[in-house]
Amino acid sequence: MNLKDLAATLGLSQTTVSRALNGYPEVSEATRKRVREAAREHGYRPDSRARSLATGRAMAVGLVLTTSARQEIVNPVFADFVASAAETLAARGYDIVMSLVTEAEQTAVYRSLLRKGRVDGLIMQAPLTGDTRIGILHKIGLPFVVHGRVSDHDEAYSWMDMDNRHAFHTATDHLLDLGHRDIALINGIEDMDFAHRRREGFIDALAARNLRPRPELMASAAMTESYGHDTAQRMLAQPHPPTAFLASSMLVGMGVHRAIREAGLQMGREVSVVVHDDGLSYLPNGTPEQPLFTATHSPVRQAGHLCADMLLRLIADPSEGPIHTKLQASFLVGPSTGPAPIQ
Amino acid sequence: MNLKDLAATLGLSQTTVSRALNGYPEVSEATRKRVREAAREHGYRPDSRARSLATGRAMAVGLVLTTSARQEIVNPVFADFVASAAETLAARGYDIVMSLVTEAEQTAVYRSLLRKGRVDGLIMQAPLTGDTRIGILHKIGLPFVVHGRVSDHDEAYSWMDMDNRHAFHTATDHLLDLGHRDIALINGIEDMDFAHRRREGFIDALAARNLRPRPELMASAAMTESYGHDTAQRMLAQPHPPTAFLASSMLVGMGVHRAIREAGLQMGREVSVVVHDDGLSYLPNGTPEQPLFTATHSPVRQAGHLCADMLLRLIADPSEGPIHTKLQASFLVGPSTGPAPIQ
DNA sequence: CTGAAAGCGCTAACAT
DNA sequence: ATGTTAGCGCTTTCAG
Repeated sequence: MNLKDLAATLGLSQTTVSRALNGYPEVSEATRKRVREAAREHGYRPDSRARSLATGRAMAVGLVLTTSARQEIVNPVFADFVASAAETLAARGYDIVMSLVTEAEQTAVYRSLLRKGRVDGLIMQAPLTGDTRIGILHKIGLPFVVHGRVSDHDEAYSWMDMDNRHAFHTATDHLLDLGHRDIALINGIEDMDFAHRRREGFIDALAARNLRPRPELMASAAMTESYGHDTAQRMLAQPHPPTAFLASSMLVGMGVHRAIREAGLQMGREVSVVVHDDGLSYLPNGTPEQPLFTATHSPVRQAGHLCADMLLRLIADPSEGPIHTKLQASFLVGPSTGPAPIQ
Repeated sequence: MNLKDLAATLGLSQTTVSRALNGYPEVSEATRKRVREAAREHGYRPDSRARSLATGRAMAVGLVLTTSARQEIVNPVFADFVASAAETLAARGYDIVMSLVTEAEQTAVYRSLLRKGRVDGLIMQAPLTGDTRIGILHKIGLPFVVHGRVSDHDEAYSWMDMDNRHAFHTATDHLLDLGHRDIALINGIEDMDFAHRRREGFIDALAARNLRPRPELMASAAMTESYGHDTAQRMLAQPHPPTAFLASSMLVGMGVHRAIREAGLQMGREVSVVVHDDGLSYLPNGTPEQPLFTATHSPVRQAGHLCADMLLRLIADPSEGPIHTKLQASFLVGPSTGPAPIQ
């Protein structure tokens, strides 16, 4: 049952039926009611393609993920982000069109997979440092919001980001305040812009106290539990081991914990750990076995909602120009002590 | 630049240009080449809506998630599933349209959010026992594949599922073979069909040896680390504690581990644990600290690919009728021993 | 091998 | 308040 049929059934024109259904004011209430009932009765649903073609609005936003961001998509944080973005978008009648593409196809795909008309705007995920996608997106001309930022990108663009630099600066400061001087950074892949910024925050905090990072205490790789474990284990076996760790995700943090336990060290006494994940920094130190998985509030959810909101604003009025949101990470201070006395 | 403009530029008709670009044989190679070059040069991209309207194919499949499945969407397994499904679909030129809807809107939304024409088929996720969505999907008439199954549903429908019952039967058998008799099941929410089946596998395995499950050793809730921990802790504090646990996810398993460590019990000697997640069962017993996160092969990835493949087959030929795939879970046997001798 | 014309289902000016 | 008409951009008969 399409509009034409429905109109015929009712003895009305397509126009009137369309107007009645879409809430236009110039339709008599009697007619509107009649039309609505008939529509419901016949289970009429407008064809989204036809409507989209006629209106120019797709009522969908795109989410493009590159295969190299694979690692990102399986990140629980990603799922949370998408879920909350989808929630906000769904409330406004928008769908999410997700495409997964290989690195090589990128340029082509940004134009063709998000073929003209399929979406009204885009959310770009997991930017790398010096990411070229922003230039492409600009050329496409669709409104877009970047979840994250791209260091060293000149053009203005809209973004929504955690303040990763500040989070790691604060976390490092905290450890420094506790008296730690040999702090290890177990970071994600530093091609990812967020990891890059985290590292900067770490180094800045050290520099502010005239300290230099020890290169052998900085690692960068995909954030798995075993990476956290192996790296921490190796660092702890060094002649001059770290007294504190900064772990760049929950999984990494768990690995670090494991290495510390295996080394027979006492968490929170001999070694401190700050874990940062999901926009949340915390110190599971004093209570080494405290659950790592029960954060009651999740900044990344907020991030998803915000990102979607921003995009909708941009779609409604592209002239609003580049807009930014910087989300402050939370820092949950747990019980903790300084480093073990020098032996 | 649309088809009309492109045709005008070339001094050809829209028809010829369309045919040239879509690989129809009746176009001369010379013309085709000329057209292709012009298309590339002008960055021509067909409008997906217009094409879809004309061909009837949307080149997209839908993925509907209800808000109550919230818990599911943040499950890392979900992200993995979607990623691999998207990969398969993208290779065939299909996008994924994701909609997140509230429980209440369900019926309406299945018809209207997936408005006619937006997608060619659907993947239904996270079915509950007695889920009513299948009936709705049938009425919509679009091809669909259920990831999971719905117990007690009469109509035939296409599905792709892990053999959860068998997995838990096997796992329970394994523990029984080791001599355990007091086995605890720390399950997910048993409204979810997969959890329901897991429980059945557990009970069946016990029944096969004339054993009854002890109700106080069976729990069902959202699969978090703290749930695993608190539940295991409570069970271990009972006068007649379990000697083995069956944990229904990695996170739950970690919680159980923590409770066991805290109770001062020796993993793999005094207490055994089988963890099942992501279609993989394993015994991290003998080496209590072995990484839980480094499974090298992930059945859920395969599930995503398979599910997408099935749907594409169904879209290509709906008459292929309901098709099913039952994916066997893997069982990784680690070092383990029987229960501690009765004191 | 190429083109003219119809139509996919809807909305939006432009009448009336 | 309702109808007429003209597209939106593409594919696809049907002619030539």
